[in-house]
Amino acid sequence: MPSAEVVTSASRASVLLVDDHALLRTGVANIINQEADLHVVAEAGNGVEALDAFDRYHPDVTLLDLRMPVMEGVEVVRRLREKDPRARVIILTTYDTDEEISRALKAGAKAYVLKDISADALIACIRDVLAGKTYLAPAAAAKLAEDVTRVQLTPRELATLRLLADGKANKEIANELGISERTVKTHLGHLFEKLGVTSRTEAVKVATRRGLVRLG
Amino acid sequence: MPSAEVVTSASRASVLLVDDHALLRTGVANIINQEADLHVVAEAGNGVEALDAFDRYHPDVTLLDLRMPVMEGVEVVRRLREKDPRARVIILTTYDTDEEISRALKAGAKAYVLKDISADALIACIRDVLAGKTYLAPAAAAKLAEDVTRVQLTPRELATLRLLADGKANKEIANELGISERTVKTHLGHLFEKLGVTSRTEAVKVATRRGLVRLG
DNA sequence: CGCGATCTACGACTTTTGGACGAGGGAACC
DNA sequence: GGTTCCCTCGTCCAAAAGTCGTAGATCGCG
Repeated sequence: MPSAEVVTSASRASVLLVDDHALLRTGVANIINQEADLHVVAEAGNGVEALDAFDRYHPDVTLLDLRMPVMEGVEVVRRLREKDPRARVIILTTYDTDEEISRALKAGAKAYVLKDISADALIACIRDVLAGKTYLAPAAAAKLAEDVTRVQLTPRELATLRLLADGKANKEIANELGISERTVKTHLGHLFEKLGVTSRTEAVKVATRRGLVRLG
Repeated sequence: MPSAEVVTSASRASVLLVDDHALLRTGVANIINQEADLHVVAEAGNGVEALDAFDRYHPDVTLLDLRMPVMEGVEVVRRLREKDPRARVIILTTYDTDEEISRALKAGAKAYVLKDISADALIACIRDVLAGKTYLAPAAAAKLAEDVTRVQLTPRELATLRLLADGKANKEIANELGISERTVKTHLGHLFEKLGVTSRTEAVKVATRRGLVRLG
């Protein structure tokens, strides 16, 4: 099999660093730039900046946090892959809900690592991805294993769930969705069954834990 | 990676770094160690390790994340100040709910900064604290200003709220607290009034947003 | 020692919620 | 054509949730 030619003529693979925490960007940039074969070409603090930077620098690999202002990480992954299907994206984040991991990988991310990773392991992960491999943090892999049993919500159920998590009553949900209160109850019933709960408050808790919705 | 060798202890202020993300620790340690007058004497990944490290190294300043496994940050602050009332603690975290800021400062933290701070600003903050000053991130200061209007929950109300956020029904809450269901309703009523809501699900949302409880 | 706040508790009432039956139309897939 | 899934709606009912008013005990504070 032909070895992937990742290293450019400049001899250092370029990295784009995207995270809304300046402190972490600086810290990780230091770590990466200490490696002879890697260097950070640009940093971005949100998704829009990330897309701009990608256009400008065409990095060999992009390190991306999922939770950011302005544009969500998964959406950024999708757009990056649209711009260039060969774009290699490593998700570097704090959270490991099965939902987010699954969505990020489906969007085309090559790796998913948590911020509790060691510097050495991160470097190894970057090199793996540059070599065409993929990498999953053990915790992420475990979560993903649950993917088979993962609840699959229908669009209506998800819409209902979101409004529910926002504290809305059935009547309000019915109004906002333009359906009868009875139908809301149907969706809620299915929702409860899929989440394994019996009350709305419990549903919010479980859904939040699984990353199906976010409060606040 | 302990890096406490080489330098003379007298000329550099010692820093203890506490965060559950190894990557961030390494990154921040790099940043700090580049300064001539600062050096990281130890790192810790949770509260218990932090207390151990403090005993061993008596750092001049402790950088502390609030949300950690094993022991919560606020509790760590309290214990550090018990060990040594002169302990200087800087909260370095992602979240800025009024509750957490207020509790951390009351526990004796000298500064509260968010992880979106720049490396330079962080260094400046550390030097300020070493000089006996305090420092509040603008966002944190703004949140704290709301402190006056902040809701003050009674112990029973808080206990009720926690069980509520866990998805418990009134009957279950009554059992767990050893009171009648009717009294639970009384507490809930007060809770709703203080939070400005009319239903339990909404209460969970608002309480979560304000940092009064945490889901998951 | 009053005063206020807190925690506890009760009855009665209305609204909301959740479950249990059911049931039809539409889109997709084999 | 049949099957399956999704969305929709209806009623009846029991349980839970939420809203009234009232009140005794305790504790800290001025």
